[in-house]
Amino acid sequence: MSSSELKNAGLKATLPRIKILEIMQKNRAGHMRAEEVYQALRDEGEDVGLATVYRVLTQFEDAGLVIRHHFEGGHAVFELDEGHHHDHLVCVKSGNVIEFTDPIIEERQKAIAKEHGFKMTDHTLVIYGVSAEYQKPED
Amino acid sequence: MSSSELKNAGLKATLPRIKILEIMQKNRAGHMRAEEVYQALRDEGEDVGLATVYRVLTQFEDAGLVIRHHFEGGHAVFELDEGHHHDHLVCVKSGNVIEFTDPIIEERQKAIAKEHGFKMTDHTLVIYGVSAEYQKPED
DNA sequence: ATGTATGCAAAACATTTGCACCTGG
DNA sequence: CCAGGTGCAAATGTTTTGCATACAT
Repeated sequence: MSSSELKNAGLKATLPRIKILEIMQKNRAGHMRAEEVYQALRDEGEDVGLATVYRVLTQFEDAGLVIRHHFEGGHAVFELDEGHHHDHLVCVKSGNVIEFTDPIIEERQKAIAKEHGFKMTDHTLVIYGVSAEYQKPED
Repeated sequence: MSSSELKNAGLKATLPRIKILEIMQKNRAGHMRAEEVYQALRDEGEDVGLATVYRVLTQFEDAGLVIRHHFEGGHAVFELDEGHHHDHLVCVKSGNVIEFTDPIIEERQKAIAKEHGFKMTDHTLVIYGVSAEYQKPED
């Protein structure tokens, strides 16, 4: 249940937090913007302010429950942190996203951070391309 | 000279464009925010508006002269496009950026795209971390 | 109870745009 | 000269914050 996950994370189990966590869990596949989470709440008839959505998502991020990504477009997107890091393969035609991890790349990233004296906190790798079904011969 | 580079790119060689290009070339090492470019102009006594800096940087991006990155922090940074791809190591404390390329990672990315039937068009890898000089012992 | 969380509105940023004026070719 | 470029200010879009009220423990 969501409320115990929240308490585990050191957060009081308030209604907005429970609802927002549930929405993130329901939308496990997608990366949501704060505004989209807010809309999803309203669609469920919940009266939660946008400011609260931002506050809660930030708390979730601090608690390690979600990851905030800064893709292009001047806004952040959030996804549930399911514990295992992954990278993204994005189809520029369809917008489809495939997740993957590659042990060799992970290894090299660690080595590179170390070489430069960095204590790595995070890393993101996005490969943009055209997926098989969208490759038209005439393109 | 900057003005011929601009004409090559199909842009009229106006004073703001020339100055902004020169600033980007002088700061070849760094990734600059629009605000920083604007400050650099003012430091040189040039009377260029911030809106123009944004407009010119966007034109430069369209013309392939600069690359716009969306790292953390809710703002974009721009760097000269020198034609060769590279990845980034970003210090989350200072905002410093180090560029690198790793042949093994490049190779793996190609392989992964291929495995998934993707025709790769682009890729970005950012490693976030704390650089040596910002690592406090007690942390 | 009581300290924390929330909602609302306003503020704070980053970026874009409308419009009258200026400038490069 | 004249289309396109620029400066300024106002508009936009996103995220944060101040403050009085509501809520979880």
